[in-house]
Amino acid sequence: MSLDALPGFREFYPAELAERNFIIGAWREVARRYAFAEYDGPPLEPLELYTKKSGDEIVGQLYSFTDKGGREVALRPEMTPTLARMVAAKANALRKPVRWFSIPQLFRYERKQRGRLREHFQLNVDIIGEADVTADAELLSVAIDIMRAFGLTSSDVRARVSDRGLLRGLLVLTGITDDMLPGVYAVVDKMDREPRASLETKLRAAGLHDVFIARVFEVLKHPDLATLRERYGDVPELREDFTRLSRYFEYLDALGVGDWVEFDLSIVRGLAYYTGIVFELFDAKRELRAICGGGRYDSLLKQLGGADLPALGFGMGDVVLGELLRARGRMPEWKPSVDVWVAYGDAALLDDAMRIARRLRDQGRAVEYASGGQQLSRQLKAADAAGAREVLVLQPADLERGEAVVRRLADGTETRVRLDEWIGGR
RNA sequence: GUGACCGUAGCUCAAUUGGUUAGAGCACCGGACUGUGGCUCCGGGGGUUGGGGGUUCAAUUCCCCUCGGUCACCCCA
Repeated sequence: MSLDALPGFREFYPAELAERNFIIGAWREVARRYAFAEYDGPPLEPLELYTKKSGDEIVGQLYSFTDKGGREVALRPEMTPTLARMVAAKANALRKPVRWFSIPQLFRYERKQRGRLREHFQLNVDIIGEADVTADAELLSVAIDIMRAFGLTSSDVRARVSDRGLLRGLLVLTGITDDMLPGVYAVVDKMDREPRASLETKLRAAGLHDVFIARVFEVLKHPDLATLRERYGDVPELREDFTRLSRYFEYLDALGVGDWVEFDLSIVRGLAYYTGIVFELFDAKRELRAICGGGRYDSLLKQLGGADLPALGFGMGDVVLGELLRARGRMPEWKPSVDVWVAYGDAALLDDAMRIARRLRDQGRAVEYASGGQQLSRQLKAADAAGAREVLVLQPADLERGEAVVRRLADGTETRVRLDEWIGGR
């Protein structure tokens, strides 16, 4: 019988947990700088929370089961339904815009592969109750500033931005109707990854006639914003979209992140509920999966049975990000750390070592000492292995005078100190 | 869910066409070393060769099944 961890679930040894904490620490710090407040919800939710509403993408991969009370439940695969419920419950009482973030552990029942497990930690940052594009700029700025907090630059990571509103507007111009849009979006998402023939097949399956298919390809031939504006800027139905995007890029510049961002109409994002500007963060070398993705989902909260508030947000997982940080040398190497190792030259001094350890710990120092009666050389060796910065060496004769020797392990220098002063003054 | 490739110690690897008791480095523990760590030398623990079955006098090696891993697809956080 194998008692290994379940497939897709991680065990965090100290070195790995240090990495996870490093990532989560940076997430919290940047979110704090943007004045977002942290919240959390239950890791286990009623299955219905995820199956009832559309979100078909997720349903097939739910980590769900029947609990002992006969309830159909699921480990949370995403945070948004929980967030929607929490906001709805106090919608009128909350100051708008709501600026919240959370770092839930999320679960999916699917096959493990690179950058994708059955469990991960994901930063969720959301702004609720703000329809203006300023919020879109603010949101992307958070994501990019997190990259900067890790020491990554705009040549390590790129943000690609699109606008579902503009894309929809362009497609509607070609005569495509709203019921065809989901199928078209799915194809747009794969535009540069699949041959045209298979894309056409899928468009036909989505109910498009050949004449529409040709128009779709025509619209998407030039996905950059300048060309689009040149060709479609005068179309009245699209004027608002172009204005919104202009302001968006203007604000991103003002927030100091403009040079990380490029427009690409073919960015769609898989989730069907996005309604406006969407974005993804990628490593510039395109070796990894998306680091982060998000956008505006103005009608989702209402669909989820919550408040009718405009909203936008992004998710950023720890798995791909961790891979990127390691690959770019931005993940600090964990090493054990002890402030003071108390060593004793005579086994009879163990009690004294303990008393001194206690006083040092009261001062907030990380203190360790050897168990009974090891020879001094062994204690020093152990102190070194434990990553101790200083060793306090106790000897019977010194101790009688209230003194001890402090050895700095980095360079071996030793100082004779008065114990009370040395402990008390720290 | 589909397909391809790969499984030898905690890690990285070795083991002659199938041939003795499956080895080495690193790591870990201990000794040399009872007033001082890193270096060195010596020693130790640790393997059902992922598991099961088959072929054979003999299987880490060949075959089948299974489990696990990696990658891609699907999908996407």
